[in-house]
Amino acid sequence: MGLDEHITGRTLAKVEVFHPRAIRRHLLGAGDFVGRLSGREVVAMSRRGKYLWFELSEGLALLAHLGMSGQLLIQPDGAPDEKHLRVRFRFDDDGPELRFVDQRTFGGFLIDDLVTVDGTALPAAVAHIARDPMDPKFDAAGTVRALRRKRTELKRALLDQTLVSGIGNIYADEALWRARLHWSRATERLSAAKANEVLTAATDVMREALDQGGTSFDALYVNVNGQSGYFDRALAVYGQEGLPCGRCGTAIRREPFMNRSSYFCPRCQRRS
DNA sequence: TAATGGTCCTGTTTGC
DNA sequence: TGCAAACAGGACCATT
Repeated sequence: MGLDEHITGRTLAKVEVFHPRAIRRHLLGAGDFVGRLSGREVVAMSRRGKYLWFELSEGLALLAHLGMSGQLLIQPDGAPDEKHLRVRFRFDDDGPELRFVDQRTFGGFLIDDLVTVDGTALPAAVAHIARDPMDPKFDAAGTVRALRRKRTELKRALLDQTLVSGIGNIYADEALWRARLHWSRATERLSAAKANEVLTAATDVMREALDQGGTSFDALYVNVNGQSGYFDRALAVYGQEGLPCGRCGTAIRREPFMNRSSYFCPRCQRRS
């Protein structure tokens, strides 16, 4: 059972904020945050890219982003507090509580108005976020065109959440490897066919990760590190520096990229 | 120590 | 020449 089935239809009661950074994007502060949630029913749950939100009554939403280490956990009443417990949500049925646990405090919540963009209701704060490839209304051809209109490095474009959402550093490296493209390839020099190929590869990677429980959307499949078994077993290049490429055997390389890393096969993914 | 990653913010560059 | 949009890169965090 996922988060949706655990939460939808229940009414929030006491909410406790243990770390201010967890609600730093809720500008009205902790008092307003907990006050507006108490007594409200969660009527639906939605997701776009790396954001998820609980739809509340009266056109409001509780918007969440997990950052890089955040977890949403369903825990029985009275279970010991986690070391990095940031927010606790209790419900009026005294059933299991929802907990936000986040070591690095990059994640957090805000209460926001729902607005309608292109026929879809979503929190105003994520109105600029593009549809992700799992979205039934995702426009693959339009995304290929938009990608090729950009004038930047390919990986930067893949990470641009206003172009296509849901792709992060790990999935980008995996998609680039599958499409045999170097991360620094200029977007304006990319054929429509290759642009489509790398986007399709990113979609495949995300879908496979979902199938293997590799996302934080399902609270029950996140381990203590916010990771899943998928990360360790199925990655072709990410974190594999020095190991042989699964296609050609060449040692995987790591290069600095935006204060982090890009992993790639120097033979399969030639810098052009 | 330096590395980790998603987003926000700021400063720079580009294009009309 | 002036302006807006696009782009690049650093800051933010805790932990190992």
